[in-house]
Amino acid sequence: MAKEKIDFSDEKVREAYRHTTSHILAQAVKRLYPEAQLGIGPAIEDGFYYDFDLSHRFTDQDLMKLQKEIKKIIQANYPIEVFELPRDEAIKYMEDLHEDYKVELINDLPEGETISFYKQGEFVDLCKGPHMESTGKIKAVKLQSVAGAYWRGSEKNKMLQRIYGTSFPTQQELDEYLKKLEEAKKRDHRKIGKEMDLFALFEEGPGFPFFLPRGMILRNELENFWREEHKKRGYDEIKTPLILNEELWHTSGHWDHYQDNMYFTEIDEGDYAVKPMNCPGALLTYKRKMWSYRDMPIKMAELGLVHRHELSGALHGLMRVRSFTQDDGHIFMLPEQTTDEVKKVIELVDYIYKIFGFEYHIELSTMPEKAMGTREEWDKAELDLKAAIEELKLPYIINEGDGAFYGPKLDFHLKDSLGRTWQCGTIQLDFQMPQRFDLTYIGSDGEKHRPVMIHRAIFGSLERFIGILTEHFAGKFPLWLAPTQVKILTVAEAFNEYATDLAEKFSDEGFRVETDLRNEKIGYKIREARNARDSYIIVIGEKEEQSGIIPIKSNKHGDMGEMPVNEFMEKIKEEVRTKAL
RNA sequence: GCUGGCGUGGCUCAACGGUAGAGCAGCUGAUUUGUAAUCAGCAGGUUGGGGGUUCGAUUCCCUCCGCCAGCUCCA
Repeated sequence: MAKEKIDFSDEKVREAYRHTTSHILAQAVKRLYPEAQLGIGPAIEDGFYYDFDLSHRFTDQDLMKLQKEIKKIIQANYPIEVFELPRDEAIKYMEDLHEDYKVELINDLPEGETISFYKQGEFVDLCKGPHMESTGKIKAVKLQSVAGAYWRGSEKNKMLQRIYGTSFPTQQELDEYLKKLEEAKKRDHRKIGKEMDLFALFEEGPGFPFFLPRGMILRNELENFWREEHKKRGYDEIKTPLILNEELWHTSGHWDHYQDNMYFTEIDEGDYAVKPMNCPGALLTYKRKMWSYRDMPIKMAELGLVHRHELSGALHGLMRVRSFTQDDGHIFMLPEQTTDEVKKVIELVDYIYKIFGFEYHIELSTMPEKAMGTREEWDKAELDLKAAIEELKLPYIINEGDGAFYGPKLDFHLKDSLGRTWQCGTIQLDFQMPQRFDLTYIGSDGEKHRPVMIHRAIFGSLERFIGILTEHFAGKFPLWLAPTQVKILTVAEAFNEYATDLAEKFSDEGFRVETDLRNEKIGYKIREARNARDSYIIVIGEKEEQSGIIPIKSNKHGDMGEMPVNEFMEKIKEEVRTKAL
């Protein structure tokens, strides 16, 4: 029999392959734990999962046993056959098997349709397919982990046990994938942040990150860059207080819609709240005086520190914290300016992300359950956002019901080292706050009118953005961001004076330079400088002192040969100026 | 918050019912060195907090806190 090749680059094939693997896992579980009830078991981006309701808790050893059983099922090479039943019979069939979750799923399917099942050996599962033609088609399987997951994704439902796994057409591809995962873990910003001494989290403040001196260098560079770009585009920077009275949060709607995530405090027997968002401060800033239609759009930028009570289990390094600085911006404008202004922000996001070499995807998030305002207002806002993004011809996906409580939004998502995506940039359209705060401007007709408002962030939060940056570059930041740009090492103490003078030269030219004059072997100093991910390493000995020519080692490009000091300085000046990657 | 796992000196880990041990980092001294770890010595821990079982707990149990994975949520 000719061995047919599985085309794993085809997403459909990959999905069928992983989906079939998940059925095999379910079959193995049913063999070892017949009392287990089946949830759902789809293919996901890099593998698959299957949910089970079972009082026995799966352990790592259980996963090994299941893996063995999976092997048996593959070796048996059961043909996978599809058959259909009318809805009533399908329900009865699953009831007889005591598959309560499957019964619930069928009940939710439209009436009048026949229900398809897939059968392999003794195992049958409700499924719309497609699948591989037999279990023997699956070659390399790895069960990776077990975790809890709510039935149908709702915390109101029972928590099931979810087994994650992946599969590939060859053992080699599986091994490569697992190796890639291991490599990715080395880029984890929590690990690199510790190694490079950039930031820290302590038990004394779960979710409240500390920025250390070297991390502050990076952060300040980002902020400087951000300020420059916003000034160019007509934003005025403001700073609003962390704590404002409770009344304000009633007006803004946060008290009704966001209370669970807020911290409260008391001052002189008055009730106050710590801001979870910057917008009310910006709104007060707007309201301090009268505006004319000629002033529009008014763009206020704020690096605003906000505090949000996130669930303890959701905290994750710098990616999800309880206090963070949003690179916020609030744009007040005439209704007819909306699409244009949204487009400008999208272009700014794209411009800035490209500087870091990020790829991203955009989501349009629509009206949530807990929302202010009417359906009509939301429809209008959603249409405005759509118009902007479609005029720019950018691809996007729709994230139903995930908007902010005051308006729909366009979200920009970036990937971390393990491929998990994090929302960073956001553009939110808001018809609600201007009403609630009774914002007005005087139109050309001399009458008062209501402005429209955009809330937007580019980085999203400095913290999350720095986390993503760290993983993206594995700590080897572009020169303009690197905490240590030049590290000068001496071969022996005799050259310390020359090295110190050289360092001063770099420092005078505005570079972040450090020397290592310790009485250590050169190999040891190089090793430390490399581990610290210093951008450029220069070794100074007799030859260098005599010639004025220095050998350059880059953390990104390796050994770069020798060049005169001035030439090297010009080169890296240019590298900083262009923000080269 | 939920499910499961984990918590030993600054870091990475060992010991596992008989009152903790290594490497790295740190400090001191020697070495003055040419491209990823020079040698020696010293110091550092009431084993996350509290409670219980036991003659005895880092080890077993309970509880709280924190961390990790996932769910939920979100910048």
